[in-house]
Amino acid sequence: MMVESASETIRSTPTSQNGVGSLPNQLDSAGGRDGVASSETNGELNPAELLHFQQQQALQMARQLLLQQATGLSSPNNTENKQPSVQVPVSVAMMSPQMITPQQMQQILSPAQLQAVLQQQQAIMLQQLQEYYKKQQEQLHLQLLSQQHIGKQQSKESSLGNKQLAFQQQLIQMQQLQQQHLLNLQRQGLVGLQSGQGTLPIQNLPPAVSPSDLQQLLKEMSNSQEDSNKPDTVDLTTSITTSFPSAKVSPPSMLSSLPNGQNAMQISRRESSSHYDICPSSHPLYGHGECRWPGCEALCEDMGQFVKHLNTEHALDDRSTAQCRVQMQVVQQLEIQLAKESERLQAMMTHLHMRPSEPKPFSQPLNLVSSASITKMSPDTFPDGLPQPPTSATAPITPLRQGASVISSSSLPSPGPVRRRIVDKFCTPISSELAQNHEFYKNAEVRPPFTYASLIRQAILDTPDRQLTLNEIYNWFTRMFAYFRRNTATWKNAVRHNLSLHKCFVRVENVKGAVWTVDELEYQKRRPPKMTGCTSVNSPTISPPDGNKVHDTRSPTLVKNMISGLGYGALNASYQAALAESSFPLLNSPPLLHSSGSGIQGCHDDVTSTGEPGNSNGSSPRLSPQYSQSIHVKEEPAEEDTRPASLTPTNENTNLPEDRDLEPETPMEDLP
DNA sequence: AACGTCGTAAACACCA
DNA sequence: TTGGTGTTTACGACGT
Repeated sequence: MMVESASETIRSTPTSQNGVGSLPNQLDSAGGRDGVASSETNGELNPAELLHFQQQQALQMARQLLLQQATGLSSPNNTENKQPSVQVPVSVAMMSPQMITPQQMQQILSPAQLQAVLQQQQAIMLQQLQEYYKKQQEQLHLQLLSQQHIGKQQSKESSLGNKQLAFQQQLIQMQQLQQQHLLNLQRQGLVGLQSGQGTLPIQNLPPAVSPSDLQQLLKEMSNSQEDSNKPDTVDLTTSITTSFPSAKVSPPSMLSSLPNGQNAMQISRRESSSHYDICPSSHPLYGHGECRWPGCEALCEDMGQFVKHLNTEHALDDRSTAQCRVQMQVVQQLEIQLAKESERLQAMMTHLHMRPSEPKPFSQPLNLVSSASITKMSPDTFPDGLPQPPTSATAPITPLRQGASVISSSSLPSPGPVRRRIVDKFCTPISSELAQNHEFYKNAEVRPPFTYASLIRQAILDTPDRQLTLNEIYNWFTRMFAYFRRNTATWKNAVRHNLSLHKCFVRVENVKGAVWTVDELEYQKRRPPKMTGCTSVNSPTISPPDGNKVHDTRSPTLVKNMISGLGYGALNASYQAALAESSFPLLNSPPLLHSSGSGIQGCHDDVTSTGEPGNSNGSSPRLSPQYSQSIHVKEEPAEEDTRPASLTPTNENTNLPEDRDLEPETPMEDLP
């Protein structure tokens, strides 16, 4: 699936505005994609054109690289289409481990085959990567040089600015790409096992552009555009969000803020062992009954069994050593990434006139930054649009904004059944969260951190008529979220279950069949009346789409908590305004400007129309005439109908309907 | 510990 | 008979 996403973006979908797909667009804006050489090559290329042409070349290389890796993976149903070549499943497993688990792969191939093929594949990929990055680096230097000259001669500053932007993004993206590939390979736990077979030890793969170089370049380019292409998240199923590294999640080695892997590794090992010694019931490599050794998913019922497994399967040998080195690299990359993201966060907060965050997360042992400490952070530490950090050790990547990587977390092998936790949906209004990360969710197979009810409601409100058939709801899910393009039976069942279960969803029959609408008041009501502080709540542990055992699924609380618990009165006006701005339209808002394609934007557009005190009385949603023939009301408490209209949410406050109804609004729950 | 929420699974009924 | 739709119950995980 990730590959599918990648190929989509490679093809430069019109809507693609981030990740890989952003480059073509940006380059297009800088002068047209393929026409550069042909239309302007009558004479000699001027420096700017040369630059652009080089960019195109680089881009093309990136495309080819990804396409090569995506070979045979364009179909989303790869798992069903067994390819005759063994390389295909291997590739699938490498790129989208959730589609073919290591176990499945092992079933297909014998261990020997598996090993050989993996190594072969990785050797090829690494070589490609290395060559590619080297070339990129050379090109970048060339471009940099030429740009410095161009800068003096070029009169069209704006044009150059655009090119610089594209160039910078290309640069960043290249590094991102590199990191992603590194991580992808590393997480396989099989990279660089034996250098003798042509496999390049991962640690020998020099960064095409070192972080310092990158920073330097960025400075030199003096760009205002803040790395829109930069990965917003580190792609790790095991989890951290780069902006909010959470504690439990963080690998022990995150203790080291320095990018020197050695220290990290040492600390990591020390930490691990000491931790294990002190607390025999837990182990960094053991969780949820499984071995968390990279690439290992062995089930271990208890610690004893795990220790036994650890000693037998992961003893000190070449393989384990290599995997250790790989993990070291992973940590190193993460630390670099973390440093950058933290810096950015700092800058963001400073820019937003917020209280500077506490000492850099990595300046202290991250595992001490518990959810509790996060909880203590003032609400303004989590401005709208910034989901709270996941607190679980299996937190998913969390897109912070639209520029998130298109490479999904699912593209990485998970140490076990995918058990991801999702940040709470209520910390960020679904509309704004979706709006910001629309492309991310669309392309990355990451489960959206919203409840089904929220999503269903969003889907329905997303349409001009505020009503959808079940099938249309399905379509919305699949259209908006890559995650829901698989495992359809499960989530469709959940959708139906939610539709039936929640009173806020009203089924309306019409001639053609039935449509579902949202009873906004009911939706508001269903929010639990009492909320405490904005704690970082572990949200659902998601069972993998491939149908592994359910673990938990919850998308708890919170913007509401955030506001009510910590006192939304303390929020400054602008923040409240921002919250209001990003809220959903209310029930009675007339349909405005809904773009059927990606109607998320429509939500914001509806802000001005939200509010008439519902002349609807809870059970009579505003319906289009053609649909108001029959309404099947679910078990309808009398209080709803008798509730005074004056208590219905009004515009100002209830512009925050989405999951963050303020406490003052809850009295409706207390009505006799 | 009790309770509520949420996601998942599953059984069942109805209907085209 | 089959598949889609809708309802309901049960269960586990998690937070309050």
